[in-house]
Amino acid sequence: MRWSQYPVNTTKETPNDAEVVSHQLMLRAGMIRKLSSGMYTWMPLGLRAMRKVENIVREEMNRAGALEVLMPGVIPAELWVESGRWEQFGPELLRLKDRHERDFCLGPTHEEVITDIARNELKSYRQLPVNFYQIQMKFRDERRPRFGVMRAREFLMKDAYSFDISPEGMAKSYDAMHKAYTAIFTRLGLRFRSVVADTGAIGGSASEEFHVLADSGEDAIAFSDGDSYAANMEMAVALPPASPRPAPSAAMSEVATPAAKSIADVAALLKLPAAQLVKTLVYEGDDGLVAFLVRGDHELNEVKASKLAGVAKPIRMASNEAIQAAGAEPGFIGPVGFKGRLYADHSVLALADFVVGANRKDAHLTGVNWGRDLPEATAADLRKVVPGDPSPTGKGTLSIARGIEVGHVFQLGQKYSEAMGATVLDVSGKASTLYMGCYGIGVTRVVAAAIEQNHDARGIIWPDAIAPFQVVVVPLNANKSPRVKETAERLYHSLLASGVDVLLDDRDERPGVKFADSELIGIPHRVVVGDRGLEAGKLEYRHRRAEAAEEFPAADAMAFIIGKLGRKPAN
RNA sequence: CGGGGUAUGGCGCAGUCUGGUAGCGCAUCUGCUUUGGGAGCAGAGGGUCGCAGGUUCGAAUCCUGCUGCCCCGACCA
Repeated sequence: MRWSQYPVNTTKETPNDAEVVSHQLMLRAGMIRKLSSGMYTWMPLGLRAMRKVENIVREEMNRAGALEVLMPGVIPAELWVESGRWEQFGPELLRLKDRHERDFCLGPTHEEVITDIARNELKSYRQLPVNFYQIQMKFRDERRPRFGVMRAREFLMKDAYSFDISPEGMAKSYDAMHKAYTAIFTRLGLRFRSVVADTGAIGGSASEEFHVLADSGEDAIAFSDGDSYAANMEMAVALPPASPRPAPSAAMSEVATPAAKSIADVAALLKLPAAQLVKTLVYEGDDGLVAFLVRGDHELNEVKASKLAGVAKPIRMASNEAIQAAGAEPGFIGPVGFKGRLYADHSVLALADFVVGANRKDAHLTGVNWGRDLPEATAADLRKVVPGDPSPTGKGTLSIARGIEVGHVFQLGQKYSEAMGATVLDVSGKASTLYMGCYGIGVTRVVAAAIEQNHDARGIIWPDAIAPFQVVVVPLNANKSPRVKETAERLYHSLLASGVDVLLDDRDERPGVKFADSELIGIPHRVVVGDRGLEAGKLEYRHRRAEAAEEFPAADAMAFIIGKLGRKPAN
C-alpha cells in the first residue's frame, strides 16, 4: 500500500474525550472514528488490524474442528421469550419493532438462535459433538459505554456454541476450546492468563476468562507463583489462617471513639493495627438483616457473600434506617448483640481480643472474644484476597495483576437446551437433552487490549501478528534523489511480491514527519532508504521496540528483511 | 439510573463573568525556500458559536427548556 493513497490521518493532539491510552492512540492513528457513544467506524488502518485478529481466531477455531456459521443480527422476540431472557436481560437488550409491530432485538449474544438451529438440525447423538461459531457484530445497549472500542455498544465478537450428549462430552468440548483460545492468544503475541471465573446467575460447572495483562485493565486477577492457579478476584479463594485462635487475654470494655467512623480513624485513635479491628457490614437478608465480619485490613468480596444462605438477591447493603431499626448505629456497627444472621470471615474467627463497633454513637468495644462476648459466627470465605495470601492450592503465594477480559469459556449445561427443547436421540433411541458450552472472544476488544499492553510515548507497538502492516519502507527526500526513489520502489515491489504486508511512505513529507507517523501507527519493522546510506550501499532497519537503527547492505535487502520478519518481536 | 463536567471551523482551545456581530494553534489548499526526528515565510478557504424558545435596538455571551458527548459511581454471559 502507498501511504500517499491511504487515508491515514494522524494527529499530534489527543482528542479530549479519550481517556485511556488505547482509545487515544486509535484516534490519533486514524484507526477509528466515533459515530455516537459506543459506536465506531473502523477506518482502513484499524480494520486491517481487526481483520488480522479475526483471521487468526477463525484459523484456530477451524483447526479445533468448529464450524463457521452466520446468524442474523436481528432476532425475533419469540426465541427470547422462550428462553426467558426477554424478561431477564433488561435494558441492555436493544429492542425494536418491525412494520407489523412484531418485537425484535439486536443480538447481544446468540444462545437462543443457535439452540433453535440445534433442535431443528441435530437429530441423533451420532451427529455429536458439534461446535458452531460465528464472527459477527453484536449490539449491547451498555449503560455506560467507555474507553473507545474497549466497551462499545456495537462490537465484533467471535461466539461459539458446542453441543454434546453428555456432561463428559461437554467437558471435552470445553477443553478443546480452552486449548484453542490459548493457541489464539499465543499467536496474537499477547501476554495473557486464563483465570477461574464466576459462573454468575447462569450456573454451570466451569467457566474461565482469558485476560490480556495490562496495568490499565478493569479487572483484578489473582495468580499463584507456585503453580498455575489463577482466578478472577471475585472468585479467588482465601484460605483460613493456619494458626489457631489465641486465648483471650483482655476483658471486653467500651471505649469512647468520638467521630471515629473509619477503620483508619479507630486504628489511629486506639493505636492498634487495622488487623486487630473487625469491620461489620450489614446487608439485607431474605428474613431480616445479615452482617458480614471481615478484618479491618481486608475488604468484603460481595460475590462470595452473595452466595451464602439467607442473603437477599441481588445482594444489597441495608439502609441506614434499617440498621438503626435493628438497634445499631451506622459507623459504629458491631456484632455484639446484633439481631440477625452473622457470618465471619475465617480470619476474623482466628482473632482474639479484637475491636468492634459498640452499636452506639462514638463508641467501640475492645478486648472482644468469641464465645465469651458473643456467639461464634458462621465461618465463611468472605474477603477479597490480598497479595501475599497463600495460594488455595497450597503451592506458592498469590499476586494480584490487572487484566482486560478478552475471552470467556463457559460450560452452560442444559439451561437453553432444556428451556427450548433441544434434544437428540441417544443410543437407546430416547430423546436426550443436549449439553451446551459457549465460548466468546471480543475481537475488537482484543485490538484495544493489544495496544494497552504494547505502546510507548511515541505510539502503538503492534505485535507482528496484529500489525496492520508488517513493514514500512521510508524513502527520505525521494523527490530529490532518483536513486532513493528507485531503491524504495524496488524494495516495495519485492516485498509485495513476497506476500509481505508493506506500506511505502511515498508522501512528500520531511523525515521527521514520516518517522513520527510510522511510530504512532506502530508498524513493527521499519526500513529507511536515504541517500546517506546508499552512498555506502546500505539501508537502515529498526524494530519499533529497538533502541537504535542498524545498517545492512542494500544488495541483501530482501533476505535481511524476511529474516527479521521470521523472528518473534522482543516483547 | 444517581453525581459531576462540557458543547465555539476537521482536531485542540480562547472569547461568556462585564451583550456591540468570532479569534488563536494544528490540519487543509497555493507559491517560494527547506529536507536524517512533527520546517520557515507569504497568501487562501472553512464556523447560522449543540437545538428551541425568551429578554434586548443588538445575544457565542443573559434567562428557560431540551439534546449530545465525557468522567465517577451503580451495573455488566
